[in-house]
Order: sequence, then C-alpha cells, then structure tokens
Amino acid sequence: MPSTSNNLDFQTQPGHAARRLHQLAVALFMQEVAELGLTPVQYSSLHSICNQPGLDQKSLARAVAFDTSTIGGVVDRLEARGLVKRSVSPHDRRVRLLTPTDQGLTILDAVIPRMLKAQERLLKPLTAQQAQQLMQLLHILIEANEPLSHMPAQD
Amino acid sequence: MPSTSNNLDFQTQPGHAARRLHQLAVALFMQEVAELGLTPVQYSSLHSICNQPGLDQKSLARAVAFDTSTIGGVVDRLEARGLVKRSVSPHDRRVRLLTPTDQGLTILDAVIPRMLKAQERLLKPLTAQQAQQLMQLLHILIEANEPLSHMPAQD
DNA sequence: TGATGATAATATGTATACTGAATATATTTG
DNA sequence: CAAATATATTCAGTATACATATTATCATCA
Repeated sequence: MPSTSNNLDFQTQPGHAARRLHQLAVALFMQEVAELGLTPVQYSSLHSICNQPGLDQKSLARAVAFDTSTIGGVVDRLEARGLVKRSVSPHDRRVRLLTPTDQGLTILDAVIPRMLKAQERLLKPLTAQQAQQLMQLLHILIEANEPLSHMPAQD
Repeated sequence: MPSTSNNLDFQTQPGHAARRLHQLAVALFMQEVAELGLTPVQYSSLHSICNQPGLDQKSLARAVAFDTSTIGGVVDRLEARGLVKRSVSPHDRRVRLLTPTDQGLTILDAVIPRMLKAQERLLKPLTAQQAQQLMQLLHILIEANEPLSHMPAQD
C-alpha cells in the first residue's frame, strides 16, 4: 500500500489554495458584471486596448499575461460583440492593431465600478492591513516567478 | 470620453493577481510532474479517491471544490488511463463509486514528491514566516467565500 | 535578389471550468 | 401504486489556457 498518500492533505497546498482563490475571484466578478456579459479576461483585454489604442496582439498578450494562442480567441469575441476593431498594421502586415469602438469604451466605463465591487467583496473578509499584506505577498510571488509565465518575451 | 478607464490598473487588482498566482502554480506543477502526465486537478482527484476508496462523484466534487459537471470529464480521463475505476453503487444506481487501481496508487506515490517540489518552488521567494502568513490569508478568504464556490452543497 | 531564418497570427488538439438542459433513478405523496 | 419531486450523473455550449503546427510576412545576407 502506498505510504505517503495518507498523511498529506492537498487542501493545504498553496497550489490548491491558488486555484480556489482564482475560482472565487472569477465567481464574484461574474456575479457583479453578469449583466454586461464580460468575463474577467475580456475585461482586462478591453481595458488594455482602451488605454493603449493601436496595441498589437502580442503586446496585449504580454500586458494581460496570456499565451498568444489564447488571446486570439478573446479578441475574436470582443470583436464579434463590436467592442474592438482589428486592423492590419501599415508598417507590418503580419501585425493586427487593436482599437476600441465607442461601444467598447462605453462598456468599459460601465464595467469598472462593478469590477471594483467584486474586488472589494473578495477581500472583504480581511482587515485593511491584511489585504495590503496579501497583495504584497502575491506580487512578490508573481514577480519572482515571472520567467515561468507563458507571456511572450519582451522585445 | 470615458473618464475612469485611465487611472485604474487592472494589474494591481486582487482578481488579476489571483489569476497570475494560479497560472504560476499550474506551470510549476506541470514542470515537475510532466513526466507522469497528471494535471493538478487530476492529482487532487486521484488523491481523494485513493484516500477514500468508494467515494462517489458528488463527494469528490465537494472534496476538490469542483462543479459536478466538470468532475465527470476528469474522472473520464483518469479512468481512460486506468488509474481509477467507476462502478455503480449497489445502494443507489444513480451513484458511481470511484476506486483507485493498483496503477493509480502507484502513480499517486510517484507524483507526491514532485508535487511537493512544485509547492516549495512556488513559495520559495517568501520567507517561512511570509509563506505561513500567505497561506493563512488565503484560507481566510477561501473559507469566508465558501458559499460562492460551485461545489455541491453538503448533505 | 533570392534563399534563409525570424516573427505575428491563426489553427488544432487537450484539459479545465462553468451554465443549463437532459436522463436515469430514488423518494415522497396523494 | 401512480404522479410529482428530488437527486446523481451526463450532455451541450461557451470561455479560458496551453502546446504545437501552419501560414503570412518581414528581415537578412550570400
């Protein structure tokens, strides 16, 4: 009989906790933003595109920490809903430049307060100090492990 | 022009940090366990089944914090690889009881040290005290937000 | 300039994750 | 006991995520 399997509880492993936290963050976001039909990932992408119109997909992928093969589908859906436009770069015809539509800008504005509400609800069980601590610890981990991310590398 | 979109950085939002942490945890797990071809979710499921042979799918879903419609596919893949067996409960023919195969038990034993290595690498950038703090904060959030989880309710 | 290699997107395949509907079986109740 | 209700699982549909392969285009250099 396996010896090690009984004295370990995966529930206490950081990886499991990370999955749970993400799960909760998504659930809260979807609750608050359901009406507008944007997912967390779509929101981050739209946000980036609105703040840097003319962004190419590779840079967007880096900004939101995505694989480039994932970002294509996300942009497809944003485009299908008329929130962003894709256009071929005049300088390099391989590149697609992304710009928000008026509707995209409008939706982003409507999403933001709801998004903030979701974030607030997520951290509500913590004191202000604990919340700050948590964010600090998360940022340490994220930055330290950055090389592992599947984002395209900086130029 | 939208007014709010420029002064907010989604990168600093807890939801985004949660996604990044999860992303890193999965990447590290996959690096360490690649050889054995188990995903984090498959590992958690196999672990639960090995520790509680005869578990039904709904209880498994609760144990690993899954939606019941997700667990089906996970068990499908574990079954296809010959790591677990599904059998109809004699008491209630709606229920599928899950038991590990010998191969399942063997693989679990092989995965565990690699899984632990991944967890260790994830938290390595933190001091022991910080790591403990992080886990504590994560558990507070997870427990407080439990009602939001898509796990099936307790009987 | 024409072959070579690099790069941005896209396409394909697998694995989560969730919603909501469908199916099979149990349980309860009139 | 039959009808209504409840429950465990499965199925269909959408959306991440990643690996890998393909395609279009660009850049370089012999």
